[in-house]
Amino acid sequence: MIYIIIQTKVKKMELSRKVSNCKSCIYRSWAFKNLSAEELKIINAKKVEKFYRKGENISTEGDEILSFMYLQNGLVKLYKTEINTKEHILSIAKPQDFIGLLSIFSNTKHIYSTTAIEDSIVCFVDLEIIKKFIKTNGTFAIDFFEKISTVSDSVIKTRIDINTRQLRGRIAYILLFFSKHIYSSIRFNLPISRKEVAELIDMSTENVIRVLSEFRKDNLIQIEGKNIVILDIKRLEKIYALG
Amino acid sequence: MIYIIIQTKVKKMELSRKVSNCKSCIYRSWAFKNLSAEELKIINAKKVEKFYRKGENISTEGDEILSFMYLQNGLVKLYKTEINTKEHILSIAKPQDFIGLLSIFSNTKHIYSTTAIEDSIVCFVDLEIIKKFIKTNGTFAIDFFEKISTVSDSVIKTRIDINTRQLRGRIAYILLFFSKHIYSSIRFNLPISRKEVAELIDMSTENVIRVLSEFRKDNLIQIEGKNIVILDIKRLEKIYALG
DNA sequence: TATCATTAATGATATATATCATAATATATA
DNA sequence: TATATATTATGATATATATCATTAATGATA
Repeated sequence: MIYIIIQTKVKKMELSRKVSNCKSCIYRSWAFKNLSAEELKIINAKKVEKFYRKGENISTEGDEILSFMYLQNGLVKLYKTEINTKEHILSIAKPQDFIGLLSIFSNTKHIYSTTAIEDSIVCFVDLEIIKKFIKTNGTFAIDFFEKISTVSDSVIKTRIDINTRQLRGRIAYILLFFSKHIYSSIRFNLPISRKEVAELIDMSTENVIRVLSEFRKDNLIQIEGKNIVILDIKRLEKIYALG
Repeated sequence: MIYIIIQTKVKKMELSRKVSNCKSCIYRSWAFKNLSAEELKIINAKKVEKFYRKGENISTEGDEILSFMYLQNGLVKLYKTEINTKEHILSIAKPQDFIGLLSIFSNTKHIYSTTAIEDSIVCFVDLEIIKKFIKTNGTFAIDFFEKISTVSDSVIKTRIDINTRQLRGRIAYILLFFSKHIYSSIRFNLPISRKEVAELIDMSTENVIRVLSEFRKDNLIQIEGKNIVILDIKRLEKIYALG
C-alpha cells in the first residue's frame, strides 16, 4: 500500500525531471517565438513545471490568477461548477495549447477550474513577466496578441456548433473532435467518462450512452468500454453536418 | 416617395456631421486612454464614422477585416447565419462597446455579421494603426489587451448562463439584461422583435411570446407591444437564479 | 479475493420544448 | 388609402430530451 504511493511519487519526480529543461519546448513554441534569448532565459528561470496525474485538479474557480498556463503534454479540461454541483465543461486543451481563457489578463481570479483528464505536464509562466514583455517587446506583443486571441473565440464557435445541434449531431461532433482534433486517428481511447461527455456537449449521461449504442448498432462506430473505432466517418460527418 | 428617401439621407448626414469631431469621445474612452495626443491625432485623422439606421447591416460574414469597430451610439447585434438561413445572435453591443470578437486580431475575414438594432453611430479605426500602437506603445498595449480581453469571455459566460437555464429563466435573463445592462430602467422599449429574442436565447419565437404572456398574466411584467415595464424585479431575479 | 463504489447500459415514463395551425394586430409598401 | 407582409398571439399536437428505475459491468479499496 505505502509502496504504491511512494512509487507514484517517484514516477512523478522522474517525469518532472525529464522535462525540466524546456528550452527546446518554449523556444519552438508559437507563443514565445518572438522573445529574445535573454527574455527566454528570464522566463525559463521563473517558470514552474508540474506533473498532474489523470483526475488531479490543476486550478480552481476563485483561485488567484498568477500564471499563464501552458500544456506541455496530456489533456486538460476547463470547466465550471454550477450551483447544483453539476459541472459544465467548456473546452479540452491539448498539448501546445494555452489553458484557460483570455480573461486571465483582465481578471484577478479564475472563474473556471481545470483538471487533468490524462497524465499531464503543465508549465506555469509568471503572468507579470509576460505582461512586462508585452510592454517592452512590441513584436512579441503583437504576435502574442494575435495568437492568443483565437482561444476564447474558438470556444464560442464550438458552443454554437454544439447548441445548434441535437443529440445525434452532438455525439457525432464529439467523436469527430477526439478522432480528428485530439488523436488524429479513427481509433482512440475516450479520455473522459460518458458523464463528462454529457457535461461537454450539454446532454444527459443516459442519452450520451443511448446515442453511442445507437451508433454502434448502426455500424457507425465500434465500442469496447472507452475504446472507440470510427467505422464510417463519412456518414458520421453527414450526421454532424445535418445537425 | 422620393421625398422620404432624400429626407432620410439628410438626417443621416446631419447626424454624421454632428459627431465628426470625436476627440472628446475617443479621448475619454477607456480603450484609448493611454495613447499620446500625437497618436490620438493619427487615429482621428484615419478613423471613419458612419451612421446606420435601425436594421441596416454594418458588416457581414466573409468580409475582409480592416477595422476595429467601436460603437459610439445605438445598439448593434452580432450574429451568425446558420445553414438553414436561421440567425443566431451572439451578443448585443451597447454604446462604448467594441463591436465584434477578439479574433479580428487573428483572422483576416469576419466570421460573424453585425447589424444596427437601433439607429447607431459606429467608429471604424484602421486595425493596422492599432496594431502599430500595440507594437510601439507598451503602456497602451498592456492596457488595451487587458480591456479588450473581456469581450469574448463575457460572451462565453452569457452563453453558459443562457444554455443552463430553461425557458422561464432565459426570458427572465433577457428582461433583466435590457433593464439593467442596456437601459438602466425597469421601463424600456424592447429594441428587437420576439423572433430576435428567440435567436438570442436559443428558443422558438412562439415560446418567447408564450412565456412573456405568462409573465404578464403573473403580474411580473407589463407589455404593450415593444414597451415593457418590469413590475416585480425581485421575483424575476429569483426566476433567473433558479434557472 | 471479497466488498464497495462508480460507470455503463436499457427500458419506461414524464416533461420541456418545438412545430403546426390559425387568427389578430401591426407595419411596410404600392 | 388599400393591400401585402411581417409580427404577435394562443391553442393543439408532436417530438426531443430528461428523469426515474433497474441491472450489469467495471474499477477501486480493504
